[in-house]
Order: sequence, then C-alpha cells, then structure tokens
Amino acid sequence: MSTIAIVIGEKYYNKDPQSSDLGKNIVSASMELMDELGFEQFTFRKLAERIKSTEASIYRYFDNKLKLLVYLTTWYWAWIEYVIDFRTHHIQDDEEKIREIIKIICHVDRDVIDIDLPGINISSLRRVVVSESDKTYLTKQVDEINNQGLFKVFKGLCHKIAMVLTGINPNYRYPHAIASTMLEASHQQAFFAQHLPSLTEVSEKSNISVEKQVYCFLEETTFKLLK
Amino acid sequence: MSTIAIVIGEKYYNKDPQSSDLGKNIVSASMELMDELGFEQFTFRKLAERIKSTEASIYRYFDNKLKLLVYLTTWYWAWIEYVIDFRTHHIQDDEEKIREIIKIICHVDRDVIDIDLPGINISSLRRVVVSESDKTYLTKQVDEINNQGLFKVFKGLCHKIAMVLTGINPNYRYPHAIASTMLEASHQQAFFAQHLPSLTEVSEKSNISVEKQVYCFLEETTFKLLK
DNA sequence: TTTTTCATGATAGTATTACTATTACGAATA
DNA sequence: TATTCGTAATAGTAATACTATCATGAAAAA
Repeated sequence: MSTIAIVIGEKYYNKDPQSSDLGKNIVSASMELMDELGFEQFTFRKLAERIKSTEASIYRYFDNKLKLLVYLTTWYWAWIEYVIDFRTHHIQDDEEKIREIIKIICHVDRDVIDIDLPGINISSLRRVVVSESDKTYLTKQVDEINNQGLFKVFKGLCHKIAMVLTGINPNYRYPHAIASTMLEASHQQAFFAQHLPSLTEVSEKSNISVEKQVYCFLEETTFKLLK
Repeated sequence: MSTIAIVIGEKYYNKDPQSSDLGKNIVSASMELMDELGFEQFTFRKLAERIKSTEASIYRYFDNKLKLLVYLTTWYWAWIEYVIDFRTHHIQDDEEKIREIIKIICHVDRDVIDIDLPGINISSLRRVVVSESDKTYLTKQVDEINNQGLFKVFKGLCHKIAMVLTGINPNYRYPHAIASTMLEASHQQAFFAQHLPSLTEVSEKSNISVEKQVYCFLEETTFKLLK
C-alpha cells in the first residue's frame, strides 16, 4: 500500500516540518487545535503544550501562526489539486470534468477524498480551511505574502479550473472570476448553512447533505453562466 | 440642507456612540484607523491616542474591537440599505431595480453614494468592509453574536435582494444563496483585482474602473442565473 | 572512540495586548 | 449647594507574540 506525500516548497517554512517527527507533529496537531480553538485563540504556546514541546521549538519551523495557516491552507489546496488530477485525468469531456471538480471542491463523496494520509485529519483541515483560509489574505500583509509566492498553489488551482471553463465556452469572459467566486462560495455556503442559515437555501435540515446541496447550487450556477 | 442619521440598535454597544461627542469621535476615528492599520493591528489603545482619550473611555462604548467592527459593518449595511431604498423605491421593474442595487453594492457612481455624512468617511469605511467584514462571522463567536441579533441588518439586506430576484424569476431556487454570494463577491473581486490579480479578470489596469467592472460581472451573472 | 554537530528542551525575558478597577475632576442638573 | 454623570488619569493583571541563551542527548563525522 503506497502513500502519497504532498510536498510544500521551502518558502513556506523555516525548517521543513515534513523532515522530522516534531515537524509532522506540529502540522498534525495544529490542524486539530486550530479547528478546535479557531485562528484567533490558537497560540504556539497552546500548541506546544498539546504536543509536549516548547514554543521556541515551534518557532524554529514557522515564523508565526499566520505563516502556519498559509502552510496548512496551501497543503489543502495542493491536496485538492492532486485529487482533481487523479480523478479527472481520464475524462475527456470538459463538462464532465467540471462536474467532478465541483464535487471535489464541495467535499461530496467523502470516502473517496479521505484517502489515508498519515498524520492528516482531512475533516479537521477542511473545517479550518472553511473558517480560516480567508484570513491568509484578508490582512495588511497580503502583498508581502503574495510577493513571496505563497499564494501560488491557490492561484494555480484557480487557473486550472478557469482553463476547463474556457474549454466549455471559449467566449466566456470571466473564467477566473467565476473560478475564484466558486471556490469561495463552496466554503461560504457551507458555513452559512451551519451558522447563518437565513443567508442561503442550503440547509442542514434537508435530508440531502449540505455538501451535496452546495454542489447542486454550484453545478447549476456554473452551467448557466457558461451558456 | 438635511442630514440623514443611520440609527443602530442598542444591542450593538454599551453606550450609544451617537449620544456624545466622544462617541462620535470613536466611530469616526475607528473607521479611519482600522482602514490604516487593519483589524489585527488596530487596538483601543492606539485609537485612544489618536482621539486623545483613554482606553477605559472607549471600553465604556464598546466591549471589544470585534463588537466595534460589527457596529461599523452594520452601519455600512444600514447605509447601503438606505441608499437602495432611496434610489429604487420609484422603480417598478424588478430587473431595473436589481441593476440599481448591484450598482450601489459595487460602489459605482461614487458621487451619489458619498452623500455628506458628518464624521463618516464612506471611502474609508468601504475599504474596512471589503477587507475586514468577513471577520465579523469567521470567528468562534459567530453563534453568540448571531444569537444577540447582531447580523440582522445584513440578513435583512440579503433578504431584500433575494425578494427582488424572486420577483424576476419566481422559480429560481437559490435567491438567498445568490444574494449572499453576490454581496461577498462584490468585495472579493475588488480585493483580488488590487492584491491578487490572477484570480480575476477584473483589472486595475483597465481604463474602466474596478467598481464598474465588478458591476458588469455581477450584472451579467445575475441575469444569466435568473433565466 | 572521541569529537563535533545539531535538533530539541528548558528557562527566562520583553514589549504589547486586552482588558478591569479605582479614583479624581469638571460640567451640568436638581 | 449638593448631586449626578461623563470622562480622564492611573495602575494593574493575565495573556500574547515573540527573542535569546544555554543545556542535553543522539546521531554523524573524525
């Protein structure tokens, strides 16, 4: 049984967390602790306590918690891109392809997405991404982070989706705008369904899963826009 | 010449900031300082220094900076709703109405939106809303804040827009989802154009303003979806 | 085997943040 | 004249976001 490794470039960290047990522990525990506490309440001190290490040791891997969040979300997007490649490379038809992509983005078919990854709790990570990922760019440090190339993976994913959209309708003028809007909406609508239900028709009370409902919404939306 | 007052309910504050000079100063200066520093770097201490008052005095008006941000964004949405009412009450046709609403949301026609409001710099406030408003709900305190009714104004606006959409096509299944997605997208796309241009076709380099481009994108999107 | 390197742990320290509490002052009101 | 009330001044606390130093123990190099 083989295992996949998502490799994250060195600009994302001071010391590669995949290179040591402590590092793997930091990544693994930070996903769960950030899920539990939320980004604001999450601190390196609490993380150190959880993994029985020290603040100083964690700082050797990541400059600060924002950089750690950027690392975690990048890991998630790299993983999503891997799953997309894996599950769409054999599909010729772009319409079929985009359906599969939206499915993956919306986290429908959990069983297929949740391939066994050592030390990674995809469900935790997904909740972190839904609730916290926007904070990677909604900060005065956006330009700095962006100049360091730390949004490259997300941009690449957005572009990949935009290319499929262009394949369906080469005359559509907003492929990237729609791709980024859809990526954001896939999180927002799930979040709203849970916390601010009057902002969406997607409902936790339906007998269809929230993920499936968001998929239906985005699928319908995408195809209507491309006509 | 008359002046309009946007009245914000008492659950949003400890002491009504509109009831004193100090209060008005807090609101007015916090918009500008939060615009300058961003939510994370903004503190009550810095705000107190700016207005030559004290931390303790500001705490008498607002519990903490998250509540202040909720107040500011609520003020913004109440203002947007006022402008929508003012500029669409005479329009019968729902299609025409939604165009006007999207225009207002996207901040096209600055001159009309920027009615003189004492102590309020709408441009500053708008930038704060674009960059920081999502943080009002992307926190572990969402449910608490929501239970206090502090998202009512935003929800009301979303519902108002959804009703107009339903007026255009009573069979469309996602009026609220589309309204919330559009409200979010109107900020995101403008933000992306400025900081992460590869995520959108909206460009600062065009000779059409970013606001107008976002308007065109949302207008096209809305009408395609309602067919 | 000894030495060097290196990762981590232990400990401590600093400036800042997010508050809370107490008291005092000065203006308006009773 | 006394009282109330809003604000300022000051101080204090626990926690945060780091930085720095040094000890230790294991692995790698000599």
